[in-house]
Amino acid sequence: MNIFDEIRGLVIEALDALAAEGVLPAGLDTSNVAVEPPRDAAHGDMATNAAMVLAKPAKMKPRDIAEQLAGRLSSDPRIAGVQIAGPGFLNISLGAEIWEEITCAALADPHGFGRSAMGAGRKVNIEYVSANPTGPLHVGHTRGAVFGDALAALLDYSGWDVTREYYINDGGAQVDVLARSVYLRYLEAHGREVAFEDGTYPGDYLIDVGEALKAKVGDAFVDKGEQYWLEDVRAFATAAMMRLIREDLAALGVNMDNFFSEKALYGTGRIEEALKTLDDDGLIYRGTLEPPKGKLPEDWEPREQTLFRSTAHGDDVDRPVLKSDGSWTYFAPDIAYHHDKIARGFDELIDVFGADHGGYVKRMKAAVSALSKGRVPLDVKLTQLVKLYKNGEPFKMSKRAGTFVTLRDVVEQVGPDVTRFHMLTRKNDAPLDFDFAKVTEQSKDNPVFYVQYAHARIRSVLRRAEAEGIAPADKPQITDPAEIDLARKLAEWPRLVEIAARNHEPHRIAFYLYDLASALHALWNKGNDDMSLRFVQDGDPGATAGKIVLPKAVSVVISAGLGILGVTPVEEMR
RNA sequence: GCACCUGUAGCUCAGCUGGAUAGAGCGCUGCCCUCCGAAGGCAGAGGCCAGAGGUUCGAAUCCUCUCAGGUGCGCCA
Repeated sequence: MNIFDEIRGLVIEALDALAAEGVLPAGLDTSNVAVEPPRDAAHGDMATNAAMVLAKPAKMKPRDIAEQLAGRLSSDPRIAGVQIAGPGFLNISLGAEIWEEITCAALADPHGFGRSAMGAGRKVNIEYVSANPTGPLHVGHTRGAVFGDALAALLDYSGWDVTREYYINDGGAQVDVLARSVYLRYLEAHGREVAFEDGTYPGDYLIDVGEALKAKVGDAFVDKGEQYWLEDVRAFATAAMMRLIREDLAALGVNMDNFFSEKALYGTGRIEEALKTLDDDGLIYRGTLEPPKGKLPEDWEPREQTLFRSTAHGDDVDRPVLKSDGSWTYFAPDIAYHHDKIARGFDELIDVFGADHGGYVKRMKAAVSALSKGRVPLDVKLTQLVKLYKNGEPFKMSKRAGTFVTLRDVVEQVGPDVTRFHMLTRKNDAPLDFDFAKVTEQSKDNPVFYVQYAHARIRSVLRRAEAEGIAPADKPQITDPAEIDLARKLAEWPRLVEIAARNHEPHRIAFYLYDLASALHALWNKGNDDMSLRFVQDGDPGATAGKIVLPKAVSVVISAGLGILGVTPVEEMR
């Protein structure tokens, strides 16, 4: 139950009635009429800009419209008062019983409160992580994983039919490098001295893979040319890496619905098919690209290539799909991959990339636009860098020095819940500080703790009430301004979820939960000064039953919100 | 040179399809525990929202330009 939508409905009804009476012109566009929580609580419970938005098209003064509208609205039984303020705002006060109504609605349907039908069952594919299968996931991947997973849960909660997907880049040169690196470890396992040159992966995590390869094939590949073993070792190594990556993701609580292999596209004609779709629209041609302006690459020479006319769909330059040796560029199979997503019937696509792939966004959007003839929107979300700290000191990562921090390191040190919540306390496109000490600190400057603490406090109260045989009443008691503040925040939840889902911004959930927790803590502390505001009223089971309804509803919303973020609410702090 | 992201309090950051006096945490100042968990709360100080134009009844938000930081820029993925 989204109270803002309901009141907006009343406003629109009133506007229609005024139009029917001839007070307003007929056929006004009311799509910009908004009903929002006011910045200042002194302005009532909600505010609408209707009079100001409609003033120009109606050729009337805002205050005249406002007065007419106010007259209409104030006759509604749910509305306690309407005031005209400022340039033409309508400040609406609701009857006190509305908060009890909303609180009851949350408790009556804990699973449904905040869920919406805005997705209308549309199929959305969210591609995230998609790290190269050449090693364990690191912190950067962790942020993408958490973001993508929370976004998926958010859209699922908001009525979309969500598929979580991982694109395995197992078709390019980097998996050959992996194979050669594993081969070196394999030789090591056979007691050979090997040297890891530039262009190989020296990581220890490949030692086991080399051993495993030895166990599987014995010495069959020793002293053999690459042509005898490369393909087999590559398949063996990528499979091992993907097992590793799946375990990493599982440790973080991320479970994909689908893993899509790039390599599986090769030799099936699907890349050719995707490119033919573009070619049929005249979007593939042979041509020569201009060199980038400014600094000219040293080895630049004009070269004719097979190009995708991505500029026809908003890109800055056309993009090559074939290398000069005739093999595909990375872009070509990715076009085919997105072609496949479209063919699978997705109505919307979302790609989550690291910020270093920002240059790839326009061409990918162009490809999807061209392949779907503009039908399927693609939103690309970039996740910025994670800056690591240990006790306030920057923690420098270096793959070469072996000091790079893996997803597993992070999860093992601070746990999946803290990792996930903290990764969502920033917008995806803002850099994020992650301090191993601070994120586990139990104080109010740690939002993870702060929200969990609010939940634990409520559970503590409910346990106590339950121990005394007191169940929440049917009719909650929400009368004090402090209680109403909390209920008002609670009532914002469905609206907040919609905004977050519409903008693909799960971090809003985290910030909301912080605010909700803050309102809870504030009321709790008022109970210290004013005994009548305590949830548990000693010696008065009837009053307690009425008082615990609101906090219970708050705990329901905190659970739901944390659920979207993939964080488990705690029953008590330890 | 071009594209994308970022620029909001001393620090780290929120800010909804443009709305009223721009918010939070940290830090600083002063308060609140005989009382459901003070692991918390209340109050105060602190802002030319990078800068300049423009659109609008109204701009941190939209447009243009400038400045600063980050990322990327034809056969890497």
